[in-house]
Amino acid sequence: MPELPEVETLRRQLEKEVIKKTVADLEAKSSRVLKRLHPQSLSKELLKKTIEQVTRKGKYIIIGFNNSLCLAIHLGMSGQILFTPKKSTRGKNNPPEEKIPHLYLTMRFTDGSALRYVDPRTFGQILLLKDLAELQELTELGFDPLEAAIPWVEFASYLVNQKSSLKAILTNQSFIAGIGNIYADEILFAAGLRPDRDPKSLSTQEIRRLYRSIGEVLTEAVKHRGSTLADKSYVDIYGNYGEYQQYHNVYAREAMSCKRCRGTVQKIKYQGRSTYFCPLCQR
DNA sequence: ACGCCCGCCTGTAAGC
DNA sequence: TGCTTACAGGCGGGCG
Repeated sequence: MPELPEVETLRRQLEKEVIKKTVADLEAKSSRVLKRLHPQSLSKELLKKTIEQVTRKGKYIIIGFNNSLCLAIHLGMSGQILFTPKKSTRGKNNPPEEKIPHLYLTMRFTDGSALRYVDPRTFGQILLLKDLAELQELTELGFDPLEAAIPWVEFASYLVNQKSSLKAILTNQSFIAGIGNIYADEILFAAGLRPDRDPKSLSTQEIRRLYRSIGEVLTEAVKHRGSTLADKSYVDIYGNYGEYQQYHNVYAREAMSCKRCRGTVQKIKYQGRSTYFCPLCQR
């Protein structure tokens, strides 16, 4: 589910819904999602605290409280952050809490609304940080391409010193934070470059095109509130699907015709992951 | 030394 | 139909 556009969509929605809200009650289920964090200490630390800001770094959502503590959430492959407004009617989309499968955290606010974290595959992480700087140390994240893009010359000089392929570089979180398998493929299509291309062989023009494509694809994807794939596992905080999948040029379009050249989109297994590209448009 | 592949989980879908 | 296998957008650890 969760690459930068999806996480940024959640961040914007959370900013609208939970800023200035005060925690009335917090319930957490002990699991590897919480790592070594104890449910009781988590609830003790955050009880009666007020949310001041919701930020994002790469694929992490960071909820900042008025005691300077931050709850950092990484959604892994299947994590969902869901918001329930104060007067929630119990219906099909709002089952009683005990019926929600894979629920690991419920944060209720004083106004009766609530935030939940749900994660079937439990690859996600919930971390309690003393402050924002701690996340950086913890994860060695690279630059965020939407919040803090680096100058393109710096981008270029990094690229030409790399030994791995373009796709590996794009998905390396310690260089660029936030790009995963879907958006790497879409960015490479937009740039007209093959996923297995050796960065040392890139012309200046190609580097510029790649740099531009990163910003354009991610911005466009945020505009359409991220991608929900066939498995429907990505939903926003209201349970709605994203719409950027309609605009995918290659991802999950195996054997379909290329939207640019009418060639055929290929699916290969590359570095252990599904990779989609157009062999005619991308070189 | 570093790029890369496995395994961690559950759910779903395709394949036989 | 039903069992088995493969695969899924995450990442860290360990291996070659």
